[in-house]
Order: sequence, then C-alpha cells, then structure tokens
Amino acid sequence: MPRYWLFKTEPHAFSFERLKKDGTTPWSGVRNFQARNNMVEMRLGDLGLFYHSSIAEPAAMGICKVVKEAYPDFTAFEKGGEYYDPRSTPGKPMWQMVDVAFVEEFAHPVTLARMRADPRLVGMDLLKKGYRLSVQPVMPHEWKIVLELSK
DNA sequence: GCCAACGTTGGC
DNA sequence: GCCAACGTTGGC
Repeated sequence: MPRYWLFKTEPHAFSFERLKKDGTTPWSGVRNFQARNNMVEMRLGDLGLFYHSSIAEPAAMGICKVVKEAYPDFTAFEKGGEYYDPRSTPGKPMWQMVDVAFVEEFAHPVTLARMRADPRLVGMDLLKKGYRLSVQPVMPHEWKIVLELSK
C-alpha cells in the first residue's frame, strides 16, 4: 500500500507543467525539519498531490510519485546558491530530498476553495488554519475524495 | 500588500 | 531550557 502526501510549490518557482515536461525532479530546497522528516518517511511508489500555492487560485494540479527515496539535498552545499546552508555538509548532511515523477494531470484541478467546501475534508492538514508545511501527509480517505473531485 | 500563524534563533 | 524577537509562509 502506497502512502499519500502533498507537495506544495509556488508555480513560478517550480510548476506542475514543468514536472510534466521534465518527467522527474529532485524535491530540493525544503528547509523545514517536519517537512524533511516527512520526506525521509517516503517509500518508492508513494503518491503525492502536486499543489500550487501563493497564487490567485491555489489548487491541487495532479499526481506525482516518489521514484527515489530520501538522499542529501545537494543544493544545501552550493555556496552562493539560494538554498545554501553552511550547517549542512556532504559528510553530515542536514537536509534531505526525494525525487518525484509526473504521473497524471487532473482533468479539473481541485482548488483550495473546492476542498474547503467539501465537509468530508474538514480534518485535512492543508485546510487547517496556520498549517504551512510544504510536504504534508494525506490520509487515504482524503486522497480518494480529492481524486473524485478532480474528475 | 496585509497580517495571522507558527517555526526558528539566540540571549539570558 | 525558556521565551521574546524575528523571519517566513501563504491565503485573502
């Protein structure tokens, strides 16, 4: 049984269209411990909702899957880079990432408003006030409902 | 652009 | 180890 996750991104930084085009990408740049820990828990074949945030209509755009389990986030080693963190070294990496691959684009993106409007999704992390994690777990029943809303 | 919420940092 | 200050996130 795969587990389910949600990957949040600002589309101008990295969009679902880009994943569709590239096929796969390292989910680099996560600098939050809880989000990192979630990635460490991921296993090959786990599935994720790909979510666009910080835009007029935030929405889950489609599905991706984990194709490489957690390994050190090399962007933390890149001096001068946007994601450089001197506390993380190749010998003792602090930050991890997984690789995700494009699986499916939703016929209808499931907007944040649409999810909020569905009473069955009331406990979903994404909808909780102040919950900002960029990598979140998604419960199987929530996954099923979001897919249903995307049809 | 505002601002609530929350994680992180650092002084003590 | 507490907690105030600070920075970031992200919906609106």
